[in-house]
Order: sequence, then structure tokens, then C-alpha cells
Amino acid sequence: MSDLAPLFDHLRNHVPLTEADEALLRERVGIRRYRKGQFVTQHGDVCRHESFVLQGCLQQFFTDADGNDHVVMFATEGWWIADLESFLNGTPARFFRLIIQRAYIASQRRVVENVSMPAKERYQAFAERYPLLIQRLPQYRIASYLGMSREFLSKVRKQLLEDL
Amino acid sequence: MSDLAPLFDHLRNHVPLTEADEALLRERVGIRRYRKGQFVTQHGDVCRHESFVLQGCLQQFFTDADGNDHVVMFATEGWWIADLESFLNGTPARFFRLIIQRAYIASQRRVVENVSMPAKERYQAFAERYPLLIQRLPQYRIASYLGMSREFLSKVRKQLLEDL
DNA sequence: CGCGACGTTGATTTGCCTCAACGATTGTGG
DNA sequence: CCACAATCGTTGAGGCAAATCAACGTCGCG
Repeated sequence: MSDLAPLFDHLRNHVPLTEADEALLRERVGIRRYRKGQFVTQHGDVCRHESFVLQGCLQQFFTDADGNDHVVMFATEGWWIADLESFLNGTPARFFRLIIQRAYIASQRRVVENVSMPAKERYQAFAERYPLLIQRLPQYRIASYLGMSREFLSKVRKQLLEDL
Repeated sequence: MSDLAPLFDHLRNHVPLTEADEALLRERVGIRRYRKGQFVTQHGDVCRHESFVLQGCLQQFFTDADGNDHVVMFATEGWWIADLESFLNGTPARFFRLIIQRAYIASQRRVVENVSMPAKERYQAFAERYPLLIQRLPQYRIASYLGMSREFLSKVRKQLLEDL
């Protein structure tokens, strides 16, 4: 038994896992440690891994033409953060279909929320869906994820307090 | 050979397809015809199908609390339009992993574009990526997909013409 | 202590929406 | 075959949500 136990528990919650499957996965999986602020992939690199977070919190982000960062997704313990291109090839497909499927559904929901809800409601919905992330993440990253400026998020939060 | 040929051609482009696979799929697949404006799923229903478009053009949309429609995705010939919940269960997973994977990547790109690009650039990017859709779809649907009002899209287009 | 990271606040600006009115085109029933 | 409605696109006026910019407060930490 290794530190990978949470990963295999997670997988078994989704799909039946034979011994052979597990052995195959162990060959392909390794544990990496990062310190705060460190990049999982270096600037400009192509990501060659699928990451399952055992401990801590990752964010996937991109930098636009103006140099502004935009958070694409967060991942804390028990979550996947995905490049989706390389690692999947050659592994038994059924491990990841459900995971990708859920990620896809979540992504579509986010598209929908971004175009149909004002900033205040987006923040409220995020806070309800991910109460742990609200406590854990700095506000400017949440603002980035929600597609608004940190200043405006600050004003939204103030207004929500006044609503009480 | 049936009218389903384009579907099987499409699948064979992605994954090897045994006779048994094909037989299994034929059991589960049927052809449906719709007329213009008709709904694939009726209002309030849960969609129980994955649709592969043989001919024509579908849109997936939702109606928000204010009664406004928002286009989530389009699908023309050779595209899938997905509920992703029901049909997949019980079918060999590998048929659809790549398809979902690509849809997920496209959805993430869209999230990113929506928060990082102004309306004009979103339209330009859409026009470059889907030149056929630009010709084929009415502008108010494109506007809905891009998350802007039809009026504003009209102004964006005018400005793009003036840019020449 | 002093510096950097983070949050807040106010002033100003702007991207986009809403509303309303008006073409242009197509379809349709008398 | 024409009148009429319906659908779609355009244009302009006005308004609002959210961005930007700038300044300041606060906290943790080397």
C-alpha cells in the first residue's frame, strides 16, 4: 500500500478495477510534490500528464494576449486536473470516460452560467457549490475563475453582506 | 447498408469497430427525422439519446430564469449532440471517450474565450473556426451562442466591414 | 521593521444591453 | 397576385454592469 491509496479508492468508486488494471496503472502513475507557487508544467511546455491531487490545491490557468491570467479550473484533494491529450492514449478507456464526462458537463454548465448570470449570482452559485474552495482560495483567484475583476468581486461581496 | 453509413464511417475514423460492436450499435441506434423548428426533446423532458446528425442542423439551448434562450452548442452533419447521461451507460466506452474528450476541450476553450475576449474577437474567432456555420446559421443564433445580443452582433459585424 | 501579497474603496470609463423603431425578405392566405 | 404577417437584420438612444485606474489599508513574513 502506498500513498496512492486515495487514487485507487477514487477509481474504484467509479469503475470496477481488476488486479491487472491496478498493476497497469501503477506502472504509469507516479507521485510528484510541488511547493507553493510552483508550476506543474513549465511555461510553454506541453503537459504530458493527468494529475490526481492527493494533497493541496492546483489551478489550471492561461495567460491572454494582454498578459492577464485566467483560471480555467481548480483542483483540490480527490480531483483530477487534466491535459487529456497524452496520458489517456493507451490506458484502458473506461477509467476516464466518466470523469471526463462529468468534467464536460461541469464545463458546459459554466459556459451557461457565464453568459446568463450576472457576477453576483455567479459568485453565489460558486459559493454554494464549492464552500470549501471559498474558504481556501484567495479572492483574486476566484474572481479570475468567475470571469470578473478582483475589485468587482470585492464589491459584490460587500453587497452580499449588506443584503443580510 | 442503411442510411446510417455516415455514422459508422465516422466511428471507424476514431476507433476500430468489430462486427460485434457494429451489431450492438445497430440494436441501439435508430434514425429520427425532424422538421424545422421541431424539438428533439420536448420541454421539460430528460433527453435519453445521443444524437449523430446525418443531415441538417441542431442546436442545444437552455432557457434562463428571465425566459431568454442561450445556445449551448450547434451540431451539423457528422457532429454529435449530447445529453451524455443515459445512452452511454452499457455501451462499450471506447466509442465515445475521444468524442467526449474533444467536446470537453472545446468547451474549455469556449469558457476561456468568453471571459478573455471582447465580443468582436469572439465573433472573429468563431467565424474562423466555423466558416460553414457562419454561412448557414441566422445571426441571432450565433449571437446567442457567443453570449451577446443580436443587436450588438449586428454592430460588431458592421464595424468589421468598416475595418477593411 | 519594511516589503510584498492581498483586499478594499472611490472615480471614471466603457462594453454591451435594452428598448423602440424601422427595413428587408420570405411565406401565406384570401 | 396582392396584402399581410412573420421572421430576421439594422440603427439609434439611453442606461447599467463591470472594467480600469489609482490610492490606501492590512496582514504575514523574511
